[in-house]
Amino acid sequence: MVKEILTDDQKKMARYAKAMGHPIRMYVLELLSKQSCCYSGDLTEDLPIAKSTLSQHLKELKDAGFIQGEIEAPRIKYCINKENWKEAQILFKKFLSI
Amino acid sequence: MVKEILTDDQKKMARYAKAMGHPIRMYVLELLSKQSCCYSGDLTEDLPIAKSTLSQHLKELKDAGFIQGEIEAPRIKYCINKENWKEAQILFKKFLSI
DNA sequence: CATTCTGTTCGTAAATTAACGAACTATTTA
DNA sequence: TAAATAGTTCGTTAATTTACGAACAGAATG
Repeated sequence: MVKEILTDDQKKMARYAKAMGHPIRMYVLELLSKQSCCYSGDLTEDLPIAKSTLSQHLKELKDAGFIQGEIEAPRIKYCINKENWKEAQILFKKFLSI
Repeated sequence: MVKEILTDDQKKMARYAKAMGHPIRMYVLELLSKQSCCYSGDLTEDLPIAKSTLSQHLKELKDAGFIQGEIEAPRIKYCINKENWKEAQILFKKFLSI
């Protein structure tokens, strides 16, 4: 049995941090943590990036587990994934208070 | 005067988060936030990566402002950059408690 | 049914990241 | 002074990230 150096928490935090590692994504996260939900179109209007680029960033956040999308045709409603957000909160708070 | 969409805090947090976005770097940060300082050699012994790769990761952390190195010939002593660490703590805690 | 609206996916290009070994630099020790 | 130690820098390669516009897909509306 090989000794595992990196802890699961370190890997999880790195994954979350990576998703937070872009200003656009921080913007989206901050918005969604404040206002419950938003639509991709709202963001495209405010942000100086192509909608396809925004879509990619949203996918990043979704893949990392930070947000989730719900179809509300013809739009998609994005909100925080509360369970994972809670996990990230706990991990980072613990880490930061060491 | 163009309206600036992204806040300085969002940019700063993205920068810090990016540096935290790798398991090896999280490992180093956690170690240094617990034990005041360490030497590159200590890390190379424990981590399954080449010393040149570790050096790159340490440079990342240094460039992000998280750590600083002090020559203690023939070694280099690394420790947390307390000022910036404090800033990151404040930014992230504020962000996470929204 | 054709058009519009909303957003994703595709294809592409440029830049950045991650990893390694070899070569190098500076200091210490024999 | 020669050898050993500690770590960085260089050169390279492969993979990932970021960005864009064009094309596409699904639902709503005229």
